[in-house]
Amino acid sequence: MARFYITTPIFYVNDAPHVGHAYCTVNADAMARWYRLNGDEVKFVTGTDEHGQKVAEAAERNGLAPLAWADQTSLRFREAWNALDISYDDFIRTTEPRHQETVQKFLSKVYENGYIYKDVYRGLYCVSCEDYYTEESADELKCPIHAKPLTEMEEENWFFKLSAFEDQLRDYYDGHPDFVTPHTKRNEAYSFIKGGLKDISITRTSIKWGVPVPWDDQHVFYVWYDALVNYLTAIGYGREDDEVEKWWPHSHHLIGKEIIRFHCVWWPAMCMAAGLEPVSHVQVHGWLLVGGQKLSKTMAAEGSVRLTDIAPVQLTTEYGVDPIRYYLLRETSLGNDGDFSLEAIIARYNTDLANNLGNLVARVAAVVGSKCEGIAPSPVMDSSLRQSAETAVREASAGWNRFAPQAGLEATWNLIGDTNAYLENHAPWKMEPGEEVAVVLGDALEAIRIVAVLISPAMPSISQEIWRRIGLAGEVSDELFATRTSWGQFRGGHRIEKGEPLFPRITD
RNA sequence: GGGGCCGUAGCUCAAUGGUUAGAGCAGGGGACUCAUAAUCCCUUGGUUGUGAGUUCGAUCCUCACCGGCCCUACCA
Repeated sequence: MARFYITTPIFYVNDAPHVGHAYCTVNADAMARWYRLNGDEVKFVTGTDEHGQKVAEAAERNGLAPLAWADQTSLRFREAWNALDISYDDFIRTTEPRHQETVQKFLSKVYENGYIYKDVYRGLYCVSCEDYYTEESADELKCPIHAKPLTEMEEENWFFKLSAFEDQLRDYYDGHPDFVTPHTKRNEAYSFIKGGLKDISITRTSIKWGVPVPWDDQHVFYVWYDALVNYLTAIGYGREDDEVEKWWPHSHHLIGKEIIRFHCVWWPAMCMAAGLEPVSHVQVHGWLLVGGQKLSKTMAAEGSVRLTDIAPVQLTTEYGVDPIRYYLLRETSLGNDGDFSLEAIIARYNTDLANNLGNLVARVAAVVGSKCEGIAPSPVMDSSLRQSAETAVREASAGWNRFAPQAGLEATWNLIGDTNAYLENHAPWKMEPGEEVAVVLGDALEAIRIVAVLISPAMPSISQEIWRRIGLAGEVSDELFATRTSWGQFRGGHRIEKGEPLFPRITD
């Protein structure tokens, strides 16, 4: 059986969940649902990153112990994911004992393999930021944020011998052309490697809020090294329930473009250092950008319209879970940046969901009501709609399989459009009740049934609701995609429910 | 400062070293009235950021410039 292991980054708990987090997580969720629908064994993991200085500071500001603060914020992420119908199989918190154990096992392995050594880190330190800057990033030795002079500081640190992996990384990239997608992002990572790699400091003595270094109790691991290892925590690396062999060869990380370096350079090198194959695939996504205006007051703090001001839960409350999922998946292609706006959400909702999909389901149900006494007819095998359906199924599959939910949904909407056109061309509402009407409506119902399957990774609830209204039993996902989407399975004879509009138009 | 990405129709985005650069939305015209005033058909609209170069031919390759953005020790 094929397997699919997909992860989101674990999210840093100094910040509340916002639309950017949701964008990444919804995409990962849809991919997980897609592969489950295809019968693959799927593991979908997300979580929260809870160590590091910023978390400790955020906790202090809020008068809490770091763990208490992390508990609180981590919960908010899980609430957000519940609101968005995220079907994660595991949720990693880096403060969990299992994670600490895996981090220590993994990095001890790297240490034993001789890729970690002790040295003095010298850097330019900004007292206000409590952070180091490189000479390159600090203009004239001043902090880029505070414009104050930086002071030379020294700290004894453990270092990871990243420089030893330049050739291996290049070879790995050469041998795995699709290691990082899209290719523009791959090239970015690759050219960074070609530019030369420096060893990196991976521990801290200045803070205590982290995973202790097992061979030196004065140090904790720098938060990124702790965090990256979560992808192995979830599959039990170094612990009794170790399932690395089973899942790691099928691993996919979905990440934002700003953390390419960590995931596409450091992380594969760390895996190599531990004697492990790198993650098999990294899918990079872009950022949602807020055009800068027209966010309603309830959505954004006055004056500042930043993506981070928009809480996912507010969006699902206002527009519904599935419409927001649809918007996030459909509006921008994964890998590029996209615009985020409420206008665009409403436009997608009204045109794609209300006018095209919702209205299609409603008009078919209505004509079945008036011409067939509400009893569903069956499709015919040589329907002209069949080819549209088969094309949509093929193209949607291709889209989902290449991490392009946008393309998968676009192909699906072609079938919706063709079905609306098919109805116009045959005008069953003008016909006398009888065989001719039955054929047209049976075909339309079959197309709707297939649409329900095709949208299920994106809009699981709506998918199931359509399934139910056209009188089908069980869950959409009870059978595999390939079985479900072959033409001619719809069997009439039962009652069709018209029901309330699936997507009431937003008229505001 | 160094490295990199992007700039295509009013808007959001596709596409390819080669016939008239595509789609959705918005705009215009028509049809229909089963349906959530939804749907269907037709249609306006681009010197593909600017300037050079390579080429028989460039939106796609090279260089420069302009504009936006990302990374450069902890924001998806």
